[in-house]
Amino acid sequence: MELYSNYTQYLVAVDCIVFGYDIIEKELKLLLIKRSFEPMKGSWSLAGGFVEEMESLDDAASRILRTLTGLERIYLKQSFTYGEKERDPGARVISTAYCALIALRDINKEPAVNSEAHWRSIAGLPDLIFDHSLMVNKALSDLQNQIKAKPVGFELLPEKFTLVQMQELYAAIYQKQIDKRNFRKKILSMGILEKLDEKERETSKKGAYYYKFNKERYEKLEQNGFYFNLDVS
Amino acid sequence: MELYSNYTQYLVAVDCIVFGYDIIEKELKLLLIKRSFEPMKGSWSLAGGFVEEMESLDDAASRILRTLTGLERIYLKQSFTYGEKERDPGARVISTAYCALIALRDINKEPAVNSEAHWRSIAGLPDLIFDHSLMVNKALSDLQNQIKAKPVGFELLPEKFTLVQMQELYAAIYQKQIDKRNFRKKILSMGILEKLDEKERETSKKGAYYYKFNKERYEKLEQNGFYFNLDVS
DNA sequence: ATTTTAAATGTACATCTTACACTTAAAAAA
DNA sequence: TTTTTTAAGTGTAAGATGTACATTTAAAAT
Repeated sequence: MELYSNYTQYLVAVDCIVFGYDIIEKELKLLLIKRSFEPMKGSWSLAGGFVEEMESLDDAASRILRTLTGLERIYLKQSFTYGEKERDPGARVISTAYCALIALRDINKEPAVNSEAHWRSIAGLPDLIFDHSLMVNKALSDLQNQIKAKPVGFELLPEKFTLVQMQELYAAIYQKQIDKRNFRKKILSMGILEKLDEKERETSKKGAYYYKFNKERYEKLEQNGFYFNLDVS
Repeated sequence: MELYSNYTQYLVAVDCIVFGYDIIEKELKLLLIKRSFEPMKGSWSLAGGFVEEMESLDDAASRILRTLTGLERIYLKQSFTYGEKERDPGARVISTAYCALIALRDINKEPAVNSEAHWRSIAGLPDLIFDHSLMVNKALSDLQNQIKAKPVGFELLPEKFTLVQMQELYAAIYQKQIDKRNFRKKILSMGILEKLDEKERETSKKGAYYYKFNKERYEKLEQNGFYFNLDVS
C-alpha cells in the first residue's frame, strides 16, 4: 500500500469467548483450548486466530468458531479489543474478543469439534494465557448485564423449554437463586412466550409445560418502545 | 518477529469520538477534523491516527486527544473496533473507536487546539468519511445508555453546577424534555450531590444554588450495592 | 388408596414512577 | 416604594412495579 506508508503494521487476532449452557448440569461453561504452538504451548487459551486478508473481524470470529465447534449462525458479538504492547510475548498482536453463546445439547450432537477443545465450568477456571482471563471476566460481566436487557438467554435454551429450565439458566448466569413466582410473573407478563400443549416429562411426574420464544412478537413490541427487562431479585 | 510468521499484518488506528457539552448553548457537540491527507483529503473526519510501536491502544487514543485538544486526564473509553475489509480505501486499516467527554467551557480556555478541528452540533452533522458516521451513532447511543447508569454526566459539567444545568445536560443528550421536579427528586434522593452556599446569578434574578458531585460518597454507596440510575421520564 | 415429587399459582405491602401548578426570591422598572 | 418580571424551587396523589412468602395440583410409583 502506498498510502499511510510510514506506519507500522501489526498482527490482528480475534479470540472467542464461547459460553455454553449445560441444561442438564444447569451450569455455564467456557470453551477452552490446549494451545498447540509456541509461545505457551500446552497452556489453556481461548479459541483464537489471526485475521486473514479476505475477511472482516466478524468473519474471522465466525470462521474460528465454526472451525472449532462446527456451529454456524450463532449469536456472536464483539466484546472488546485488547492492545497492550506486551500482551502477547510472541509478537505485537492486537486482539479483538468476541463472545458467543451456545446451548451445549446442540454442540454434543456435532461431530467436528476440535479434539483439543474442552468445556470447563466457569466456577473454577484454570489460569489462561496472556490476558485471556481478563477477556473472560469482562465478557461474563457484560453477559450478565446484557441478559437482563435483551432476550439473549433464548440462544442458550432449546427451542422448546420449560419455565423451570429458563429460570435455571438465569440462576446459572447470575450465580444466585431466583424466586420462582416472581420470575414467572415477570417473564410471562412480557407476552413474548408461547405456551405449548406439550409437556416435558423427564424431570417430574406432573410434567412441565413447554414454552417457546415468540421472536416476531418481541420485535413488534420492541419497535413500540417495549423494553425487555429481566432483572432478578 | 519469528513467531506467527505466516500471517498478514495490518495498520491499526484509533478514532476519537469527542463529545463536548456546551453549557451556554445547551447542546451536545462533536469534534470534527478537516482531513489533511489522502484519501478523502478535505472531507470531515473524526480525530484519528495510527497506533505507534511504543504505545497501547489506550495510550494512542490519549495521545491523539491530547494532540488535538491539549486536554489530558479526560474520561476516555474504548467504544468498538471496526474491521471491515474495505472500510478505508487507502489500505486495510483496523480501527478502534474511543469516546471522550469534554465540557466545552474547559476547552475554550485551552490554546493548543488544532486549527482544523471544529465543534459541530450533533443535530445536523455533515457526512463523515469511511464508517465514521457509524462510529458516532454507536457511540452516542452507548453514551445515552451509559449516562443513565453511571455518573459520567459530571464529566461534562463544571465542578460547581446548578440543578437546572444538570437537567439541561441530560435533556441535550437524550434530545428530549425532562420534568423538573421529578429530575430533582431523583438526583437529590441519591445523596451524591452537595449543596453549596453559593448561588449562580447570571441566568436569574433569584439565583440558583450550586451543587457539586461528591465522588467519595458515590464510590462508598456503589460498594454497598447502590446503583446510579437516572432514567428519565 | 396413599405416598412422593416437582409444577403451578396469588396476595399484601412497600417502593418507585409519573403527571401536574403554584409560590418564592430578587432585580428591574415604573 | 410599589409593581412587574423572570427563573428557581417545591409536594402530592394515583398508578405501576417489585418483593417476600406457602399451599395446592397433577401424575406416577408404591
